[in-house]
Amino acid sequence: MKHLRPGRPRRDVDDVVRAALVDLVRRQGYAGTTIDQVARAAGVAKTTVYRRWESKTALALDALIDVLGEPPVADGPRETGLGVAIGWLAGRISDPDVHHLLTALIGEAARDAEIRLRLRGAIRTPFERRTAEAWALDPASVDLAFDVAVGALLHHAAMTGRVEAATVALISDLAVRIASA
Amino acid sequence: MKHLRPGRPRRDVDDVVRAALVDLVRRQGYAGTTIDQVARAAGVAKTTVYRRWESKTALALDALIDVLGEPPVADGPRETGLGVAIGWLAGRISDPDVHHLLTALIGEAARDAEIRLRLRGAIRTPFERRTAEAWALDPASVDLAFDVAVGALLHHAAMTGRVEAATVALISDLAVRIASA
Amino acid sequence: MKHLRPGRPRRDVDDVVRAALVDLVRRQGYAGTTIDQVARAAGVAKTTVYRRWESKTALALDALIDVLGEPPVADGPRETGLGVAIGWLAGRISDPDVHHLLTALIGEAARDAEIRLRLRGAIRTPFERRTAEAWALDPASVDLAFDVAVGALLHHAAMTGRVEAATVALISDLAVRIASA
Amino acid sequence: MKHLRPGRPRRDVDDVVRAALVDLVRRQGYAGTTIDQVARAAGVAKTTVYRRWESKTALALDALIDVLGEPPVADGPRETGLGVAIGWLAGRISDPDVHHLLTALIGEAARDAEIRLRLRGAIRTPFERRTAEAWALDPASVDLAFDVAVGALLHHAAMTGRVEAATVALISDLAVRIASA
DNA sequence: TTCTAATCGAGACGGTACGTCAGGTCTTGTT
DNA sequence: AACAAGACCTGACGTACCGTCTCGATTAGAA
Repeated sequence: MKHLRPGRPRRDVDDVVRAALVDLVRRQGYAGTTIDQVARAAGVAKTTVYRRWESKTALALDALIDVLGEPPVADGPRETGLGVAIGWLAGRISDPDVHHLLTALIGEAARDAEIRLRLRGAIRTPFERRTAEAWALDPASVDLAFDVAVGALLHHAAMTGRVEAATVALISDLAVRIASA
Repeated sequence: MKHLRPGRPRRDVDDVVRAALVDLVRRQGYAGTTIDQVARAAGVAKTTVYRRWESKTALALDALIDVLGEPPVADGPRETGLGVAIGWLAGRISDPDVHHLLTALIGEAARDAEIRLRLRGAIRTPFERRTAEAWALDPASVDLAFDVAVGALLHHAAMTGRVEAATVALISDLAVRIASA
Repeated sequence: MKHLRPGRPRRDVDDVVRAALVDLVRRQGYAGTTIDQVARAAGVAKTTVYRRWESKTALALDALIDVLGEPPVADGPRETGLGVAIGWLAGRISDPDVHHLLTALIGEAARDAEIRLRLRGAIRTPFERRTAEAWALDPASVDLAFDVAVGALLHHAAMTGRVEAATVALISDLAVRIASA
Repeated sequence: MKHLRPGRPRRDVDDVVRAALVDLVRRQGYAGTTIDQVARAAGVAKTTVYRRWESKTALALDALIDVLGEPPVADGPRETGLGVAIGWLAGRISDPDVHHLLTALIGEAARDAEIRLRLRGAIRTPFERRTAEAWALDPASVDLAFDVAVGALLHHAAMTGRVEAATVALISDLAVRIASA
């Protein structure tokens, strides 16, 4: 019993399409990347892309979640564990694939509450819930730490074009102190 | 001798056009705002806009600088003066007009080094120079403080849609401490 | 022994599908009618349609033949018999179902010799053969009479949207005189 | 005083675009001809085509009128004059460019009263008015003659793919006799 | 007063991407 | 085998926006 739905099953190409988008965005930027190009690079028809994602934005959001990955399991003592979690987040954001997509999506989120909520629910909410629960932290502090870590690094990346390891470490430490406060 | 150049002098409409852009962006978002709309709202022809600004991005950057305004003069003792300067910056970013435009421009900066430099030169560089000179601060610390203040607030705004006064105060304090370190 | 071929026998749905096409074409025109719609209206899957007809055009041609019907048997004296035969043809063409389908198929025939031949073989050839044989008429005259009767009525229908009985009678008479010449 | 309307004057490309359509339809058929192809062949952007004609159909109708040309001036005695007029019409329809376009448009007219009226007003109405007035003929007779001449030739062309001079002559004579009746 | 040169409004233009739609094919599990 | 369901590829559609261009009409200072 494999398929519950009738009809021809979908090709298993979601990963390929997401990867194609990420690859093209890395080389051409988000606005310079076409759904036609993504489809061609993924070896798929444009209609197949639109059957799965309702718009370029929805696909990009999905690809971002994919490329971001899962945070490490939160255990160990508070200082170490928090450092690991926030360090992981900061490291992911210094990945160009992540911050290019994230920056582009934040631009779209500015005018669309729906995107804003989906972006938040996909990244900020789960990270915060997990972290706050693991070490019984004040949610407001974790909120602030998240905004500082992600926002500062993203802005640094946007202004200078890259993110040095030293900056990542500096801001991680700062965020850890905020969250622990 | 009134005009330095021969020919018909330009209409004095720069402010009107900038204001029209800001107004439309507030209501429709940046991407949803057309240069045609801006021109019509400003009572001006599209060619008149493009004679003054080479692109939509250039106009938006100019409008941002305009709506951002000038930082307060940096004087007084270190603690007070720095607090005033950073507080002013944070306050400006909590203005929707400012963070909508800034977010949109950061999105464009991600894929265009030229825009990145102009954005940086228009906002970050002058603020930092002025601040660092006034109280003989370490430029690296001021850099970090700027990234934290602007980045964190911008990201907070993008994720929640608005910025509360308490958050502004919290992050301002944080940035002041970083800059003073 | 019921079935000659192995496997599941075909559902007897040819008539239903043809009728669904005719009905939809009457209401939406030929180009505005989708094979998906036809299948749904006939309570059948699209694959079932394409198993029986190789294309939308082939189905439409088949439906046209069906809705056109069989000419009356050619007997009786020359004048009467010819009048009956041509009168029947003219009457059929004044049926909107017939002239809508026929006009659409003629449009396709213009760019495809294959369709041209099948359309001709399905309508013109059998009618002419039968008529010419029954009363030993000159084939060229019958050709001309056919073109005049069908062409004039079809064009009249296309230009005015309907065909009055008087026009049918007028053109029938004309065609009979031509065929008898 | 050349231009009454403000703004950049339109490029004078209507003829080129029409000619491009006619040429492509001759080689690829109507349905096989793309607006993109027409635009490229005419050295024009697709948007420019859509600025002038609201649809492919409207362009084709305009091109048909153009390629059809003007009937000869109606003078001389009745027999000769009518023969010239109808002969001209029959000759034009035997031109593949004319009957391909006309057949395609009649196909669209079947489901769109608007097109039907425009097609009629562009071809049938002016021809009939001119002819009926010149020799004081019964409008109903001219109607019938028109339907017979155009319809029969068009149908003959659709069924056989071409039109012989003898057929043109035969049908012209027939139509002249009908109109004179 | 006429000339010169740059501006203006209006709107057409080329280009490129968007998201949609229909025809016809293919791939499942089911009858 | 045929069937229902529905995904798939292809290719065209008509729309939208960017930034450029070409007009005639202004509006100054210079000749």
